[in-house]
Amino acid sequence: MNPIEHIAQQFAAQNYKLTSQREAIVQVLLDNEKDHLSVEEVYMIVKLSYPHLGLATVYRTLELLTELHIVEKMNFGDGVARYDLRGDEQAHMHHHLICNVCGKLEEIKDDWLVDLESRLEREYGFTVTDHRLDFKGSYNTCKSTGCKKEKDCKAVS
Amino acid sequence: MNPIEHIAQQFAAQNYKLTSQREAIVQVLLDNEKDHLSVEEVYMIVKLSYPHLGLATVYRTLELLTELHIVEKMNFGDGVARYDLRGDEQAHMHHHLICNVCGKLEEIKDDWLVDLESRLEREYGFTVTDHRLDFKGSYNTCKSTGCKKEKDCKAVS
DNA sequence: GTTGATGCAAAAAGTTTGCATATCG
DNA sequence: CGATATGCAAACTTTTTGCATCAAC
Repeated sequence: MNPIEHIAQQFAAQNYKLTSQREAIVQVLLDNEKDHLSVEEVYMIVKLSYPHLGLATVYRTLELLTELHIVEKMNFGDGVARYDLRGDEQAHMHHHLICNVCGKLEEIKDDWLVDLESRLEREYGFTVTDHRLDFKGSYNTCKSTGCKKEKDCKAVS
Repeated sequence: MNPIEHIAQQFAAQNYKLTSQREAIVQVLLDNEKDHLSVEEVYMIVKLSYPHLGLATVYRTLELLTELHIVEKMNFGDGVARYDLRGDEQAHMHHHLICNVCGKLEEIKDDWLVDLESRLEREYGFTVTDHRLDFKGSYNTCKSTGCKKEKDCKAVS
């Protein structure tokens, strides 16, 4: 089953209508899976293929997708909400590397926190349902080349 | 040297004036060190002792304190920026536990990430300067007592 | 005394909401 | 057909900014 069909099923299961607008928005997210798009960015992109679509619909759809746990709403401190598609069981495999030099935001698809979470359970009586782990710093390649922008960056993609 | 003197020194070192407004704002942060106050909350509290102070000054002061790395600006997804005093060398000893049941936000003063950071250095060529680690979940005591608000919560303080 | 900080109000930016119309199931 | 989603515009919230006045060094 392809991703859009899978999401369509999740909509249907909760009695939400899969309108053409919602489908177009989900498609934008799938096409830009590696980015963390803001509402405004999703709006700009989806308008290319669906010029009539309104901004409020983007807000409402992204809110709905968040409720359904299809996307995750995040805030990286730039004043806008950003959305990240959650792969199927990847909720917990999802850390970020943010480069101070080039601005690149890399995702790490791995779960490095299982040990810490059992420690929380043991020592704090706290059961983890979700987590967030971001690292800020710099790629050594960025420091040596002095790249200023992501597109010049030689760091691993 | 007490905290406020230490901060005064950091201001002086960077040629920033320590006005009475700024001092009042810093004092509020010190008095509420365990909370993560929003701008509006700081404003309400500081107005009690300094009624004439303007909201823009709170915004400007907190921005300045962030630049000086005296506080850390964070966003927990409730739509407002929140500020957390950084103890001296505690930048890295600073994780959060957020309870889904009672809403409590606990700080963990410990650094659980040293191993992961050396792994990033090795495997990704990435040098970490800062990080953020939040866990969402629930205290087992909250689940069993069914407390709804922080003040009813029996979880460890 | 100079330079930078404050207060106020206005504006900007991001997000939410009300309502008439249109669409999916 | 009925319930729900959309588009538009207005409202709301949070944050930023311009400018005259004031205060710290």
